[in-house]
Amino acid sequence: MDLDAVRTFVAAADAGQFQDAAAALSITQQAVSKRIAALEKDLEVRLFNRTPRGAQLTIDGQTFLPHARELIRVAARADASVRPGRRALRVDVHSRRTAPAVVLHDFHRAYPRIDLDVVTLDADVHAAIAAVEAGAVDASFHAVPVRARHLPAAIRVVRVIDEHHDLLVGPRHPLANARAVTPAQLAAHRIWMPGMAPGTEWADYYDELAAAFGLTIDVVGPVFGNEALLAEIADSAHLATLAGERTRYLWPDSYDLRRVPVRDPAPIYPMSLIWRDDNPHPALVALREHLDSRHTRTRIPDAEVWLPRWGNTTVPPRPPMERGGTT
Amino acid sequence: MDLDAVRTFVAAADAGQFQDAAAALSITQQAVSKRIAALEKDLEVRLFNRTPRGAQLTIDGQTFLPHARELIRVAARADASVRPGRRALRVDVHSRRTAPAVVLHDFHRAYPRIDLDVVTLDADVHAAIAAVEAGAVDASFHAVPVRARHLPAAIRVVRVIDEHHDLLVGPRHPLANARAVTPAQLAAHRIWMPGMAPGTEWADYYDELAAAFGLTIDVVGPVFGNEALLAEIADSAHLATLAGERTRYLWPDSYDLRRVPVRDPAPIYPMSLIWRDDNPHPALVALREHLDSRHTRTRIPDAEVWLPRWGNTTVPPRPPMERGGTT
DNA sequence: CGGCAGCCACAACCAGACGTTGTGTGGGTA
DNA sequence: TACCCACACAACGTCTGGTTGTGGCTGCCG
Repeated sequence: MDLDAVRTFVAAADAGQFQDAAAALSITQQAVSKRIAALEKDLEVRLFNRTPRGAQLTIDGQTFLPHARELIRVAARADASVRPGRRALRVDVHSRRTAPAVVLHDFHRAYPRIDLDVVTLDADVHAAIAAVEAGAVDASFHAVPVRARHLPAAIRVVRVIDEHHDLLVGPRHPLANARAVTPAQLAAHRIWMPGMAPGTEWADYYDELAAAFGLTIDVVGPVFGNEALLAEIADSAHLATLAGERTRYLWPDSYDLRRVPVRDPAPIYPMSLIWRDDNPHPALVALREHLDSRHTRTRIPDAEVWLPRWGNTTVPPRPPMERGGTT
Repeated sequence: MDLDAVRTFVAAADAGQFQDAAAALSITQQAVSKRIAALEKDLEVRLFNRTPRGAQLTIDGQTFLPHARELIRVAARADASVRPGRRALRVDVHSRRTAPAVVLHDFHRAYPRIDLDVVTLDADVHAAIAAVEAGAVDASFHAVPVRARHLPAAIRVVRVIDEHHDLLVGPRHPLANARAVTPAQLAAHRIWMPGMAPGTEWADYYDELAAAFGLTIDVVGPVFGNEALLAEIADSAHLATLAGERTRYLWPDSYDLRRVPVRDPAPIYPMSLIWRDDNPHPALVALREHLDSRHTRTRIPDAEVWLPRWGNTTVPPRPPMERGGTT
């Protein structure tokens, strides 16, 4: 199936005759005739009833028409996703299941007209910053444990999401029915977070959290996927894991897992939006305004939150977006 | 953009190198190289980083990949929609807003794996039967005011949907807060159904209904679309219209329209499924079973319903599906 | 350190696809 | 009956897109 033939088919269906479709496509009537004949031969079906007064769609043609339109629509989107200069807003998230992805989904619902491409570079902060600087992505959500003066000049970094944590436990766990839990309380329990590779930002964060409150965070064990992890936790009276408040999982209700907020202090994983100051993409402005208008920053007073050491050094808390917030 | 090039791109992305992709596509490595080079030139973007050990996707390539997959998926669906022998189940409905379309939507949700094409032939019963007989569509929903013995031999007709009626009124209408309304009560009110062209099955039905209960059904007036009709009714203290119970409209909540069931007797618009007995399409069986399992037939006792004259002559009520129901 | 293996790009060549011009056919119309 | 209109068929030239053959680059290993 040839996309040009499909486009020609749509043009002919809209025009009601090959002649006009040919004019619209700036080709000859004979070329239209051949293209559609080729498409019909390819699909092994007749799409038009030719008459001396034009061409009417057959029933098969009527059926094919919406699919054909969809096809060229998708092709246009695919094209727009990468073509330089007019491509969709491309935002890098560290994982498709964590808060930035959820926030972007929210953004997409709020602005369905804006073409958005969410990519996962699988890169650390520095590589992400380099990608933004190179223009490969328009923006990236990341924890940025780097002082602003060490960043490239064109790069802007603003803390936009404060992710709280919930304890995820099964119904038999002693904390299953707690309204909230303090980090100090967690010291008595084993927390299991398999697949937290050492050296990553996440591992650093949980190492620091564990050290600060004397927690036992277990990162060993093979990774069988979230499904297996959740099933295991649901069954266990001892195992628990930490999850970002906005984290989405494949979450079969049958597991009956409980989310218990961690508070007093509330450990926060602060994430920033990274972008180039001179990126002219109009949707980038919309995204920043959206982040500003949603309450993605914590409402808990500073005295009642816990941040990693770098959490306070990156950018000033709640910076005015206009000034870019690079301190 | 060439679909073959897109397919090649996906194959190369999956394989991680052009060589293997070429083998998978039964072409030479050079052809793969050329196709992807052509695609890159077309999109004006580099999709792969070529290395002596293979080819890795660039960020643009990563972004393009899901769009590419979607594109070939849509192309496959478009192909499957018409290709003889393996095409999607094609069902004709008289209108996309009436009960059969709603029921089909329900069917699609119940069996998302089944490819379904809903078409609107804009044909009367006889043309629809001819289309089914010719195999142009697999099935058609229609009111069938024809005795079965006058139908072609291969055609099966089973009454599957009994559509009740609601009165649609604005908040100022005297019947706005009624729990139900009888046809006799409606005689005192003006009912407006613009766009009911004379000679159609619907017009015949409402003519007969009007005659049976002495109603005033007004079919004159220009048709400005449902939107305008609903707005007009919402504003009026006198106007009302009849709508099938399962009818969907563009229905802005702000209109505050009320649906009042018509009962005692309940006028029913009976619709049948028409199909060819020898149609081997497996999804057709699923559709018939689905219709059988849902309560699309009325639960109101026969004594409390009103049917048009032809309503009882078409097929026996609640025929066992196994025997086809052509009486 | 040099040869080798693996992978991709470039060049030359050829077949076939595709568009053009020119012409034929059929049905409705003046 | 002659004409008009719309599409199909035929012939021809161009150019796309495939193949084979070859070269360059890089990493590995003897």
